[in-house]
Amino acid sequence: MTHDIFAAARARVLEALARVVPGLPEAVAARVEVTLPREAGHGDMASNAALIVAKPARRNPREIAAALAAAFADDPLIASAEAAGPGFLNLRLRPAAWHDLLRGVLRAGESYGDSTLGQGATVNVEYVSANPTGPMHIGHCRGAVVGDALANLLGKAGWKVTKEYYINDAGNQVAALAWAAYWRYMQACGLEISAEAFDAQTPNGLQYRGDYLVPVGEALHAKFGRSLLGPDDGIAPAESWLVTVRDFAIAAMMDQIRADLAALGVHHDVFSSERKLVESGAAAAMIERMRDAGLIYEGVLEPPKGKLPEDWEPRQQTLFRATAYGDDVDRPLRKSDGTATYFANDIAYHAQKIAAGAKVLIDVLGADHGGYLPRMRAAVSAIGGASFEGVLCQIVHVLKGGQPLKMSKRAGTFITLRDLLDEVGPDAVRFTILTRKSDAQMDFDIDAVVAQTRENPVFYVQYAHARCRSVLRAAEEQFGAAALAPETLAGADLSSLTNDQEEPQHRRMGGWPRLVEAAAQAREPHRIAFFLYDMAADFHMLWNRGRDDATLRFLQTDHPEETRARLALVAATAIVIRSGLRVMGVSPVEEMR
RNA sequence: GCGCCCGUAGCUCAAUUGGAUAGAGCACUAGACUACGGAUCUGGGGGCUGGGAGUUCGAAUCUCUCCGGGCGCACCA
Repeated sequence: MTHDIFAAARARVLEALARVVPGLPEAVAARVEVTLPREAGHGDMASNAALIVAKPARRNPREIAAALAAAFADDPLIASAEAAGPGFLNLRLRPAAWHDLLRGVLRAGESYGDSTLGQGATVNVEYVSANPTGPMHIGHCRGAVVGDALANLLGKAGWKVTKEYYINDAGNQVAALAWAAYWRYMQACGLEISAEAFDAQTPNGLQYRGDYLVPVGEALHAKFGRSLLGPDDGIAPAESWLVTVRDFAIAAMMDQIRADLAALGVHHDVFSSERKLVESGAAAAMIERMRDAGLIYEGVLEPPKGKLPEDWEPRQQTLFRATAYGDDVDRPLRKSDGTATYFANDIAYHAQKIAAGAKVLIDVLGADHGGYLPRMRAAVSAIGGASFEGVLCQIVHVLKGGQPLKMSKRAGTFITLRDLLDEVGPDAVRFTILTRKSDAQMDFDIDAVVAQTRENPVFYVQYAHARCRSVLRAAEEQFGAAALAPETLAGADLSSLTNDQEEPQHRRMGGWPRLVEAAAQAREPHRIAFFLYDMAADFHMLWNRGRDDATLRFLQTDHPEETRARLALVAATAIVIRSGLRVMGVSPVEEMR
């Protein structure tokens, strides 16, 4: 039971349409919508049915709309139905229709708005997937929030969701991490060795100089003493310590990342290790499987267009026929030294997700990985069994007091996610990020997000919810908890809810299920934030009516029946706000402090 | 040079995916607190949706073309 009044109305419109214009093709009917009009003057619901049908039926849209309107003339829940504009059908509902809606919301609770759109199909949302080479910083934050909210949204819209984190623990980066950790280990052993001196003795240079590895060095010292050092307290041969230190450091970084994510309210269902994938042989097996399927050949790529890299030279490589699946060029799966590329492992990884049952794969990535999507899409499409989508998160410019903050991971001068959370709090971080479409660049001004003003939508929305709860608490003292049970409120006589001020609230609430579906389909969780903001605005307006005119307050001691009706509205409002905040991962606070 | 993303009020962003008169906040401006917490509310000014052409009943949205910003362009991950 979805209680989607727009879906219900659409079914009725289609029914009427079938009588007015017999023999309509399915494809045409599918384009018929019933939506909330932007203009309140256009009624509570509007349908484009006549406009869609007019051309195939070779009839005047106004005439069709008028015929549709006539079909709704005697409906007990419809106050008026009329043709308008070029051929819209505008419906205005009777209060009783809104009262039915309210009862539906109260009975459904936070499941109001749940949809069956996803039909239980398994979707795998991969997000964050930061390299385990350092703490989470602000750059990771957007993907974490967007991915998490998207996963929640898809869950509400009827998909079976797996939240997954891919640990890139197999490449050169983690080797560099091991060297950096070893440097800190030497320092923990009491050896004086500067970054410059160590850098000169490190194969690929000392890449991670941030002091976040100091505790890792100390922990290594605590566990291994001086046993990892070379004979004369120098750097021991890498074979003797690299794997040990690397695995130790990765584990430490992942612990920290998990803790950082938890502080942001992000929890993944599955953590997959690239290294395990490679060591299990699954990655190599994948290449063979693709070779058997004729997806692979040995060849030489054309030089890239434009200015050539200085070290470019033609090379014989193992290539995937990505161009056959829509990519611009074929992509290498093996480097010239024969080892697998990141891409090759990633294909095996995505195949693993498909094998686990996922029908839809969604990767939430930073915009700098935008060029990577076509080849991954090509690979998934070649393998088959699931569809692939990428959600790109554009760069976040972090400002403080209007000034941009520069950061560099290697120099260790970055703002960690933890710092940000300590200053701003997870609710404000999550909400603020979700007030922008993910593929638009955004400025994140720390001062503005910390400010508890109207400019900051998270407080505005939370305040609306807190006000709802405040009313309900006051009512509980007056009437007792039993009177506020959803079923009791749903059973109340709601007929007093008829004034114009309450209508926007009803309308908004009625649009929630549709919004959930649309946002899920478009993979755009930010729409939830805007919806909640509007919903909060409606409620604040109602509240203030009561301040100007005492008879419009929610609690009317002398009129218990009206009070119950208004409490039903307040309770339903709180339910919808909570339901939306839950998708966003923002806490619905009981009171502001 | 090629590909992807973006361009909407002075600023930060929306616009139910092709719907009717393009909306919010900030800033500017004029108002409302003996309250169920004013962290709120009411009103006003502010737009050739970067420019131009096309598609149709209808375009911020789709197509083409310029202009301006961001990102990415072999064996990095």
